[in-house]
Amino acid sequence: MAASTTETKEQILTVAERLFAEHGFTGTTLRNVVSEARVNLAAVNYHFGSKEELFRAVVARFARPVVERELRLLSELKSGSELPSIEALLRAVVQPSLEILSEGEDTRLVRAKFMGRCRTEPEPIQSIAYAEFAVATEMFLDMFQRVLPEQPRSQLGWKFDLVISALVRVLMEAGKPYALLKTTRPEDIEAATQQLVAFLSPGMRT
Amino acid sequence: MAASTTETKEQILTVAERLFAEHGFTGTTLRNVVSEARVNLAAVNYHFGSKEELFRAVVARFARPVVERELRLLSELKSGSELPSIEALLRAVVQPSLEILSEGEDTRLVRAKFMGRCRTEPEPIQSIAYAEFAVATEMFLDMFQRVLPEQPRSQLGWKFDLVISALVRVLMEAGKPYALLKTTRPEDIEAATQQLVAFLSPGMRT
DNA sequence: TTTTCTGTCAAACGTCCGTTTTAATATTAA
DNA sequence: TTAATATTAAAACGGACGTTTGACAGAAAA
Repeated sequence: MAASTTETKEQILTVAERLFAEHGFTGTTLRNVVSEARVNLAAVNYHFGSKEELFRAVVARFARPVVERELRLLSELKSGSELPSIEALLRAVVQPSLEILSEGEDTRLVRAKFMGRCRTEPEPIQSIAYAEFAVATEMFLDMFQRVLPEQPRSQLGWKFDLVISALVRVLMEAGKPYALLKTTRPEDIEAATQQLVAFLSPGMRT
Repeated sequence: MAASTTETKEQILTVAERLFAEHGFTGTTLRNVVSEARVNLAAVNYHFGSKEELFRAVVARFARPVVERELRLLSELKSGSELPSIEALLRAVVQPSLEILSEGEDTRLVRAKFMGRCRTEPEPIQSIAYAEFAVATEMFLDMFQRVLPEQPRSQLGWKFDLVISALVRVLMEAGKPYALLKTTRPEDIEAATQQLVAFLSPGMRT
């Protein structure tokens, strides 16, 4: 046998992402993962070391591109001659996460759900995902502070937290009949982005 | 021994509520519960039947009073001569949940966290809590539809979902240093209620 | 070829899980 | 006091968990 190393690892990562998304960390067993991935049980510990490190690997694989895109959008906003609008800033927060939905074929809804799940896992699992986004979060908060200097930092703190909370909820509910995001067609994603930004921006401004 | 029946049951419910809140359903073991509650392992299955039915009992104990209060506030709004404002309606949604924080002594933050946890548990656990609130949710949605007749029902649907999402987030973060709700003093709760309503209402109106 | 390294596999490790059983004990009612 | 019932207690049930082991096969290097 001995299929290429990356093939087995990717297979495990993909299945684990879906099961973690659906059943959470403690609700997912390595035996379920390897059974669906059609690899041997020992392969997980061989390639990743432990269940928790497998989770870290799943988080890293999907979070890195999102954070990268967030920071790129943010630096574009910064390089402009004038301060961005609340709407533009919120769009930079929301768009990268929603756009991952237009990527894979059948994996996209899983991605969204996994990201949502990360934020609601009990500690210490939650911190693993939090750490990946911490830098971007802080930079966005700094930018909001510049755009809304009259609001105290603490207030912007909980408001931004609620913004992320709404984004995560949209991701987790994506695909359900009454959700904001019903399909993954690019025009639906764009429409949902606009509606979400419109829903959140007046509250940020208050 | 043989302490009064209700004493043992209440003891189990209280400890279980905290552990479920902190570690989720699958992350909580009955052995942890009975150890902290200082009762025998078999007592759980004797009094409640199973782990899942214990969870149901915890949900029912805290959800019933909240729903009752929600419906009372809602019927007060309905009995008025004119349609309520968005702010008044949102307050009726948010207030009962936030007010449970002013009840117990050390149990209040646990209550809040448990309610938040319920909403983020993987299925089929999530449905248990959802069922307790389903009737009130539907009635609130009907009322929003009457106040905002120009918005399609589907739009009100996801907006209301995001409102609950924000409420739950506030409850789960309560007590943390940068949270909206830092203490459980009545005046802090009232202030947080006002700020949350102010943050959400313009988005509902759009 | 021989050797070395990498990856796979079946099997087993010890531990903890939810639940059940069996016996003893306290409470209640006759 | 006695019989019936309700509750506690200790122990064990079978099963599932994450992890480790050691034998084995293919590829790469010598």
